[in-house]
Amino acid sequence: MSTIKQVAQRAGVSPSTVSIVLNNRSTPLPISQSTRERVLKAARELKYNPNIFARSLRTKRSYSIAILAFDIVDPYCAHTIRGVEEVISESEFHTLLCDVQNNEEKMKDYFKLFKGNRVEGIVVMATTLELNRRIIAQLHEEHIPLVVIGKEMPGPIPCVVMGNLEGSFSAAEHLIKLGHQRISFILGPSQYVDSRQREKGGRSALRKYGIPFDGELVAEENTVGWGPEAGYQSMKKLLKKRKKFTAVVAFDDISAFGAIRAISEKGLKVPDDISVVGFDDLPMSAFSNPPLTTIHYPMREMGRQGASLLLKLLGGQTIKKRKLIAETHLVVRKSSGPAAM
Amino acid sequence: MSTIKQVAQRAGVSPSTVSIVLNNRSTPLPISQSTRERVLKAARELKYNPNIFARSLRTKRSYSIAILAFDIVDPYCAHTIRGVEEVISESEFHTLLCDVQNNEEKMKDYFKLFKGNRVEGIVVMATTLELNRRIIAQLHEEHIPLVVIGKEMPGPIPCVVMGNLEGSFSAAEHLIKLGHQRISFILGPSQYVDSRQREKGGRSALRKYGIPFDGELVAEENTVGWGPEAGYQSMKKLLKKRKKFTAVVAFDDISAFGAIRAISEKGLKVPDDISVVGFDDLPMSAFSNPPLTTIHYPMREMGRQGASLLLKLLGGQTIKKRKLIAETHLVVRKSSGPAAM
DNA sequence: TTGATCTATGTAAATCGATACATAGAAATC
DNA sequence: GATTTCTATGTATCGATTTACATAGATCAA
Repeated sequence: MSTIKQVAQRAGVSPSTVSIVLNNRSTPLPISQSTRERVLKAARELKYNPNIFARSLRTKRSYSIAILAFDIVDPYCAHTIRGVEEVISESEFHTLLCDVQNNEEKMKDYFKLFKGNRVEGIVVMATTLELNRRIIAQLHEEHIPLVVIGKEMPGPIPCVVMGNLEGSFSAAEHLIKLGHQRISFILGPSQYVDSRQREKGGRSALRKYGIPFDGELVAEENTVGWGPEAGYQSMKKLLKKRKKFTAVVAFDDISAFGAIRAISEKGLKVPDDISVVGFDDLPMSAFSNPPLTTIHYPMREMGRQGASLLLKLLGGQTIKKRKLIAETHLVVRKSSGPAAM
Repeated sequence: MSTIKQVAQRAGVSPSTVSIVLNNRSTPLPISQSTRERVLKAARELKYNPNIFARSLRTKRSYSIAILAFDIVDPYCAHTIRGVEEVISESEFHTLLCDVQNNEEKMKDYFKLFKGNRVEGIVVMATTLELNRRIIAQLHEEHIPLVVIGKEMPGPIPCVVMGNLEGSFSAAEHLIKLGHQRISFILGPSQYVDSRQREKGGRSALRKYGIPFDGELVAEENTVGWGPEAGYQSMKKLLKKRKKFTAVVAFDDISAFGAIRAISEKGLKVPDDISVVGFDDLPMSAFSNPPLTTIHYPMREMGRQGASLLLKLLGGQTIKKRKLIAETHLVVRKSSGPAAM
C-alpha cells in the first residue's frame, strides 16, 4: 500500500497538495492544471488508496451508514437491505450491516457502536419488538440521523411504510372482479396496525362494489397466534360454519398457505372451489402449490426510498415529507380464479 | 466521546498507562493493582471507548473479517452468514458483510477493499460463478487468510463442504426402510460436483440393501436447466414411461416441488402413491403442501466451522485438517410414507 | 526605477487519538 | 552509596487533512 507521502514525492509536490487535488478541494487555494495532472498521474501509477483510518481520524467522519436489520434470514429483511444497499453504494458512504438477530444483547452492542460516532446515520428496519421502539427513540434523542423502514413513527422521525390499505383493497377488488360475492377474510393479530389496515382496505373494496360485509365470514380470533398454523385453524373454523363462500383474503402469504392446507384436507380445490389471495409475495409463494396470487410487498423499494431519504437528511437538505408510503401491486397466479356458480 | 487523555487525567496517570491497562498488556511492564483500578474506574466513569480509527491507524490492524456473500437474499447464504457471525462475534473481530449480489462489479469493488488491508481475513461463500474461482485464487496468492464455504477447493485453500454423499445415502435409505423398492431419481446438472455426489450417495444406499439400480428410473437430462421447472419436466418424463415406481429422490427441494406438481397434475397423491424426498431443507419446505421430507443442509453449522477455522488461521495455529465436512441429517415430514403395495 | 501591493500557487507544521519503545524515577535491598 | 526492582512516563509514530503562512512573479503608483 502506498501513502500520500509517496505520491507526493513521485509528483514532486507536498502531501498537502496531493490531498487537495485528490479531494477536489479548491475553495481558498487554486492548484494549477499541470500540478493537478502530475499528482493524479502519480496516484494512478502507485495505485494509491487513502488510508481510511487516518482519514477518519482526522476528519472525524466515518463515511458509513448502518443498516440495522432485525434478522437477515428473514426475506423481508433481506430484500429491504438489498434496496438500501443499492442506493447507498452510489453515494460516498458505505454500509455497515448490523444483524440484530431479534436479540436484545446484539441490539445493545450495536447501540454502543452508534453512539460512538462510528456511523453517520442509520437505516432501521422496524420490528414489533418493544425494545425496538425504545432504541429508536433513544437514537433520535441523541440526534443521530435515522430513517425507520416498515413502521409508522410518532413525531418527526422519518419513516417509510407500505400501502396496506391500497394493497388489501386491490386484493379484494381482484376477487370481486372475478365474480366472487361471498368473500371471507382471515385477519391477522388485531394489535398490529398492519392487520387493522388490511382489514380496512378489504372492507372498503366490498363497500365500493356494493357487497355487504358479513361478520360470519371473518376469522379474527388469533388464539393460535401468527403463522401457517393460524391460517390453518382459521380456515377450518370458517369451513365448519357451513356458510358458503368462494374466496378468501388472507392476512398474509403464510396464513394463506395454512388456509390452503385446510381447504385441501376438506377435499376442496384451490382455486376451483375457493380462491385464495395472500399478502406479501414471499419468494416461496411463486412455487407453492398452487402458486399464490398475492399482493407484492415492495420491500426493495422501501429500502431504496429509506436510503434516499437518509442521504438527503445527511446532505442537510430540508425534507418536506418525512413519511413516505411505498406502493404495493397485485400479482396474479394460480390460487385465484373465476367464482364457482 | 471521551479520549484516552481525559481518562488519563481523571485517573492521574499518563495516557500510556491507560492504554496498557485497558489492553491488559503486561509483557515487560507490571502495573500496580491500585493504578490499574483507578484507571478502570476512570474509564468506566467517562464511558470511554477507544477510537477505532486511531487504534487501527497505529496498530495497522482492522480487527475485522469480511464475509463475502454472493447473495444475502438467498436462504443458503443468509443462514451461513448467521453461523459465521455467531462465531466471529465471540472473538475480538467484527464482521463486515459484503453482499456481492452475484454481480461482477460489486465483487471487484470488494476485492479492492480486501487488498487495501481493510480486513484481516475473509470467509468466502462459494458460488458456481467462474469469477468466484479466479477471485479466490487471487486472494490466496496475495496471502490474505481466507476460508471457503460450500465448495471443495484445490490445493491448500481451507474450506468447509457438506456431506452430499451421506445425505443422499440417508435419503434413499429412508425410503428403502419405508418399504420402497422401486425408487426413481431426479438428478441435478451433471457438471456440478454436488449432483454427482448426490447420485453416488443414492446408488450406494441401493447397493447396501441389495436393490438393483434401474437406469430407466433416472431423469438425468437437464435440458430445462435447474429449478422447479426442471423437477416438473423430469417427473413428467418419468411418469410417461409407465414404469412403476413408488418413490423419488429429488436433487433438491426446489426440484422436489416441481416433481410434486407433476405428480398432482397426473392425479396421483404424495405420499400415498409416490413418496418424495428432497435435499436442502429450505425454510419453505416445512410449509409446502405436503410438508417435504428432506435432508437438512447444515448451512449454519458450515458457517460456524468456517469461521472457527479462519480464527484459528489468524491466531497462527497450525491446522491439521484444511477441509472440513459438515454433517447433514434427515428431516422426516409428510411427503414420504410407506410404500404402496 | 523602485518598492509596495496583489495574485496565484504551494508548503510547513499542527493535529486527530491511540500505541510502542526506550527511558526515568522512586523505593527497596545490600 | 551503589545496585536492583518496580512502576510509570515521555515522545515518536501511524497517514491524512487543515490552517496559517510563504514565495515568486506581476502590476502599479510614485
